[in-house]
Amino acid sequence: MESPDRVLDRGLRLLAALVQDGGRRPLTEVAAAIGLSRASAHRAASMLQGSGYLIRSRRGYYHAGPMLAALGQAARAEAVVAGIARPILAGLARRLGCLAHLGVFEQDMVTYLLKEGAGKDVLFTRADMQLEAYCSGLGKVLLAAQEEEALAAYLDNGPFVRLTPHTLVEPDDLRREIARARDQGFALDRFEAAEDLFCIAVPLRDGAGQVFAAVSLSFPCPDKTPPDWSRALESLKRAAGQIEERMRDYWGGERSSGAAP
Amino acid sequence: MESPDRVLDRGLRLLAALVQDGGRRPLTEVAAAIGLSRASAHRAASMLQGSGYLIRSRRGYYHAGPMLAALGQAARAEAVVAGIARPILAGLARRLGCLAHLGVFEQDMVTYLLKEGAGKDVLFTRADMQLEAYCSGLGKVLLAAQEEEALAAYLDNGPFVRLTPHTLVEPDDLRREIARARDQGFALDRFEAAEDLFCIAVPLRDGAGQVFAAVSLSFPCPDKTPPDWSRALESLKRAAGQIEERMRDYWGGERSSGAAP
DNA sequence: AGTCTATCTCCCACTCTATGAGAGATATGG
DNA sequence: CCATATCTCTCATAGAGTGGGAGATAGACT
Repeated sequence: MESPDRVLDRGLRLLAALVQDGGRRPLTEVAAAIGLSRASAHRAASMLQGSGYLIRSRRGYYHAGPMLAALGQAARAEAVVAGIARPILAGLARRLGCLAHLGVFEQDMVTYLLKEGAGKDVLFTRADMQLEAYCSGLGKVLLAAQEEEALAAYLDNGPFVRLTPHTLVEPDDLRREIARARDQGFALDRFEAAEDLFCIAVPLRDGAGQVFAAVSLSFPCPDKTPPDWSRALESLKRAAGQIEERMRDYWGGERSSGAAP
Repeated sequence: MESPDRVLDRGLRLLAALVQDGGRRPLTEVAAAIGLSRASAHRAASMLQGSGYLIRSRRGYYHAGPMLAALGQAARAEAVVAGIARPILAGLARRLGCLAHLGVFEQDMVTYLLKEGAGKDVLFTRADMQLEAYCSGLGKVLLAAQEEEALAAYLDNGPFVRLTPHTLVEPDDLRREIARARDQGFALDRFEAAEDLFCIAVPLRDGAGQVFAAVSLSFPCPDKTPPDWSRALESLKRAAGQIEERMRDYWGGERSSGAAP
């Protein structure tokens, strides 16, 4: 294997070598190290520079260019998982007739990266929005994944603002709820953020088992009665597993959950 | 122009198109949009996937891969400027017989990215170290570039720890010193961090004129007498200009400080 | 579970592109 | 200002990439 498009391969290898070298060695040396003739290396480097993948400081010395910085932004785990999860959550939301969210934990807040499902505007949330963590299913699942120390610091901010009669505002109540979420592997939002909104959430784990995001399903309940969420939870867990599975390649392929040195 | 290595060019264009699309459109569509035949697109995509630049979720849907994330790290402005500045500061330090530093402002602290010059171990600093900002030339130059609001918040942490008899520990004194640095365009450290160390520092500005880092020269003074720093300052300013000049390509090439459309 | 659509793989002859060595132009640094 | 090493340019040859089409297959929808 590894046969077709040798030019592309060589170009990418040169790019990686130059960038990871950090501009210490000149092009000639780096090129020789990966078995490229000088002329070919120069042609490739010029192309890479013209496309913005490299910049040149002195003669022979190249550094990572703005295009790599831009693509690097799109290659962050949050951006990638959003792209991967979008169709999965959209299908799930459509099938169950509810709203699906994907969010990450940032600075004690939940940042919503994705909002999929029919009637996207019936709910106050939107993509790229930040919301408090204590009153949503996503927030509680993400809080449950925090270090004990960080969680304690967060709870010290309480008592929290009461949004509905069901909102958990006392740190002790919230701590108990979060502990339960940690044990169960999922969290509920029983009308705690809005009076007519019921919500279930599960975490997403990376290759090392670390929680890096969470997904949730929100059910509008005009009659303020909890829906039957047991089947929906199974579907949500299956979707989460699918997302994790498809993120596997992203987490390096090497370091999985194995314990070998 | 735009002729050689068409495979590389096409591969890079496909990579950028797929990544920036965020995995919304399938490979076939994206390939057609940039004028690539299906077979060629598949070959290129397989190569990019094999090298870690792309990952595939479903059939036909590609996302940014781990290699892009890794190279994106190396493409951050701080990493690039360190690579570009290294030889320049090394030469300057060697010629003047002093130590040169490059640092950025992070969370009210100065992070040292570079330490060049003879006798690297005579000083306590090292690369990737974090130091307080109030007592160094770098720190004062970087503080001078902060928003008034952020600066006020920082000064509220004072009075600061007195490291030498010359250390400015009172917020008011420090505020005056930082205002002077802002006006002059450089800052001094008159034995404020160590009793036998004199230091000059100037900021580095990006394409929009924003300060994103700073460079400094440190002179060991066993006799505790200020050296003649006027000529050194000129050299340092020239070096800073050179670094800024060589970073120009990085800042997009388009938006410079010019006013013409 | 079954069906269907669209992606992917494979194939092969043609075309044209990349290759690499050498000599000369030109920066960069001392 | 000179020296060193990078870059550009040229060219003949090899051989690699191209793309159209047909068949395999995975993934989505019912």
